[in-house]
Amino acid sequence: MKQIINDLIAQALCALQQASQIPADLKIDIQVTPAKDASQGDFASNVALTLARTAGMAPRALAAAIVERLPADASVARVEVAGPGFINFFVTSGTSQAVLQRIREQGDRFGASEIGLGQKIQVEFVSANPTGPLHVGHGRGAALGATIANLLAFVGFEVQKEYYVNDAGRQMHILGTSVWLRYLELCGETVVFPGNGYQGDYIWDIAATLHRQNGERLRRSVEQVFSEVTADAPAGDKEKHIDDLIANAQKLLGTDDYRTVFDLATTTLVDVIRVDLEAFGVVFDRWFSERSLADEGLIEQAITRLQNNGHLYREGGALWFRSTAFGDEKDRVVKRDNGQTTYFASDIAYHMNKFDRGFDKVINIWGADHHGYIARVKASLNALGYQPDDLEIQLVQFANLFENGEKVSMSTRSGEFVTLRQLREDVGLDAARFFYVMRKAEQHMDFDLDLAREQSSDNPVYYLQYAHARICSVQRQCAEKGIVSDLENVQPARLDNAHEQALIKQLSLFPERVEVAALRREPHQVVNYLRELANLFHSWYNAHQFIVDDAELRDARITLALATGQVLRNGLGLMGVSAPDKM
RNA sequence: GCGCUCGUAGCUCAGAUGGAUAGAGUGUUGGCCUCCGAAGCCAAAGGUCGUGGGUUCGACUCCCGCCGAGCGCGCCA
Repeated sequence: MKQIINDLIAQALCALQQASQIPADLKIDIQVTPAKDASQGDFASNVALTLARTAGMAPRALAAAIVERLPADASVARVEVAGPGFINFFVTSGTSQAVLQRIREQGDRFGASEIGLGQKIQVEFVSANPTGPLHVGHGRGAALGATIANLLAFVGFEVQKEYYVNDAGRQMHILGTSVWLRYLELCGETVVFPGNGYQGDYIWDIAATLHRQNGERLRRSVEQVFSEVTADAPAGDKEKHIDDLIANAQKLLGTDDYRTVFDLATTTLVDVIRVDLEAFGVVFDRWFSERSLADEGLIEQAITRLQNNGHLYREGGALWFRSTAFGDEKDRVVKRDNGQTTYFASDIAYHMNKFDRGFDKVINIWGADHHGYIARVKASLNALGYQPDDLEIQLVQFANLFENGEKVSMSTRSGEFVTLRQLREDVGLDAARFFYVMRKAEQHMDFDLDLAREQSSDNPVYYLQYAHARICSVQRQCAEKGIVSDLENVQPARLDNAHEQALIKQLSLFPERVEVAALRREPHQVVNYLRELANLFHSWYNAHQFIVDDAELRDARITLALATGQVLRNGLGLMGVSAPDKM
């Protein structure tokens, strides 16, 4: 419908140009938006206002001229010039009611489109270090990423969801060593656990597995393990302390056995994370290992390419990438003076690999604390000859958890945090998913645990689910009363009151809102849309009886109710929230 | 100090590319169930859009300064 109006205006402007009433070289940009108020019709355009200056006409006069030249169209009932020069379009009721038939035909696919057809897009999200179970801080990225991926797939993109597993690097060595120390304790050694080690209970679980699988084979004496180790804080240096312990572990266990411990810790935690995410309704297409980048020589390959392109230089024994040449605020080290490549080097190789896999667009969903990396990663893509704009970083602000009106504080290292699993078991999957995507990603968000937990009208997710359950209930009522509806030959013209008109219009706007939400990566748009939809439905429900004696009217109303239920299902489905038949 | 993300009703938040009277939920106040689910509906009250300038027919939106919040500024990952 929007497109039709757009075309009509374009034709009118064209006619005006031919009549030389407006300049022929006028740059035309037509905007048509759904009207915000029924008194302003169904759609409105501000062309007359935007064009007024360059056309050299007063906005209202231009609007009138456009309206005069507007070709007739069966779907447009009436056109008005209003306010400072808006053109309001009133659509014929038959036209808007056609959406009911479309919803019936398309069902679960209503709202889907093909605007992304033929384009491969990757969404990488969560990608938390596998050093512990996911906590509530990861939940927002998980919910947003999954919903954005659903939206993109719904509008036709070929979407791949990826999790980047940071299975290399110091944090993982700390993890492995933490497990081994707990294992030694299980063997009967008395260990003073490092303050910087991972202290969560899950470390004990992995250590127990290690003990079960290897017996005492990996046991070493505490004297050996702690020999020549820098003292721990507060007297010593907690960083050096843990690094020394790692070095001793590698020396005492040897390459293969150290790897056994390390790999057990990693794979166990990746499994824990995967299971947690699946229970959260988030399934990844690929788990990409950071270690594989080095194993397959991709890091060296990336560095070589940068070198060949003349973007590297050596200074102080290290190899630097001149990222400042591409807008970064300082140059970055890719290979340290000890020969080890940096995390950033892995990142370069990883992103190079992403684009080499043929994605037209790559979306990274990052926590806001990583914003400092945007410039350097884009700089590296630039230097490698890729289009940096094809990488899109969606930052997600932290969600503060509130309980009893107080902020819940957390720390991964100390093992004091609310896990994603606990949250889900506490407030339920639907409320958890819904709350995370309710606000736009850039907005700092307060997650009210008490509210999410509440099974009452205060909880916004129930408002939508209740509307759906009510619709299903109407169906049940019909069945109980033995009413059989003829939905093939409904008379939508019978839906003529203001509530019904408003509801029908809202239903017709769903595809557009989905499109906007997908293209702008803004799931909260769907939430807001569904809230409006549910509100219109509830109002209608309260004002009118559906199951009436007049069969024709009854069928028409049931058709509208079912269409509303369908759209609620489709919208909630995109967010991974269920649409219950009863509650 | 520099950079990023923000600042909208008592509280939690919507308001894309500048457009009509700045909206919702919650809370407060007052109404609505002999009727398909009251986890609902209707109404009222509630705002110098952090602040001071600027750009123009028009600014919550764009530009500059200031105030406040969160987060970043390693040869860590």
